[in-house]
Amino acid sequence: MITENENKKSSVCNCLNMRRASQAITEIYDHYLVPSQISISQFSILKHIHAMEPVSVSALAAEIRLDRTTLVRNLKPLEHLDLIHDIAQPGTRNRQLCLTIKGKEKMEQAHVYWNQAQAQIEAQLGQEDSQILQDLLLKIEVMVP
Amino acid sequence: MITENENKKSSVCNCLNMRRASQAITEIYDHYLVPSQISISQFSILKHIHAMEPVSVSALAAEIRLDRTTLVRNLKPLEHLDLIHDIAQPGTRNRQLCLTIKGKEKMEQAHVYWNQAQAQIEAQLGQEDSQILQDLLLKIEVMVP
DNA sequence: TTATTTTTAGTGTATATACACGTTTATTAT
DNA sequence: ATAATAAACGTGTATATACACTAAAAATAA
Repeated sequence: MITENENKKSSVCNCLNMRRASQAITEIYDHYLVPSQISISQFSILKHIHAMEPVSVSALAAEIRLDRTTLVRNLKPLEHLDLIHDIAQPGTRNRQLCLTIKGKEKMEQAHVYWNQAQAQIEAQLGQEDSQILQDLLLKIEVMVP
Repeated sequence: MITENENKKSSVCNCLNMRRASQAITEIYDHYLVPSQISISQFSILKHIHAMEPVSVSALAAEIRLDRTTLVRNLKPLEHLDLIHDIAQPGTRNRQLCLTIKGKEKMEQAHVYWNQAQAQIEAQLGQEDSQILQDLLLKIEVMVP
């Protein structure tokens, strides 16, 4: 019996193939993260804030390698959910983003699900291919200044 | 001398690594396509329409593997630019999307730049790694139904 | 032929992305 | 001390993404 997946073919376009794989892997991680009610993208932001807090928007954007103005927008939902807050004094330039207690709990909870997604990917690819993929992805990343 | 790129490191998260690489490669293709005034994403849509015309939104979305409602939105700019048009009779269910003359010209022009991007990627990765990457990306893609 | 179901399409809402632009705060030069 | 520069931040605008929902058209069943 032929499943739908076996019909999938690579495109000739490296970019399209990469974008499809990126969407697929995002879908996998998001699926595992459903119980935590945050996306893999949001989880990543929380993790980075936790590692750098208190941190400015610019510093955080540079570390995540995300456009600063994009990050400004992505932070809003997290603020509304009361997962992060800004401890900077009003009238100062740098924001000082931190996780709230709720944010730290959410991050720790989500980490469990993230681990499951991570394990699934590496199990399906195998140890060796996982490493090869990681190297190739980095090779592509550094092509762009 | 240490350049900025050499400082880039892989994340522990497969998803983040993939998303970064996807953004990087998209940036490369978009950069090459600047003279054509369309994005790689738009180029891809034009190519697929050209191969399938006249085509419905649903059929096109299935082929590109893009959410149908996303495609509805992505088609709008292309219609405004007069690159595509719908030859279906009003009051019928299926749209029949086709390239306009202008759209076909744009596609052919953009194809030249797309080729340059494609060549750069494959030159920098090398023949062998290009194939390995393509296989790994497909392997990830088929993980999702 | 009429009723039901399926297919196709679009909109409301929300997040994600980034360029161009302007504003405010901090730093450096004069 | 003041002027010029740099750094940090946010908004306007536009594209990209997709889920939930609605509407209309076509196919099928009764």
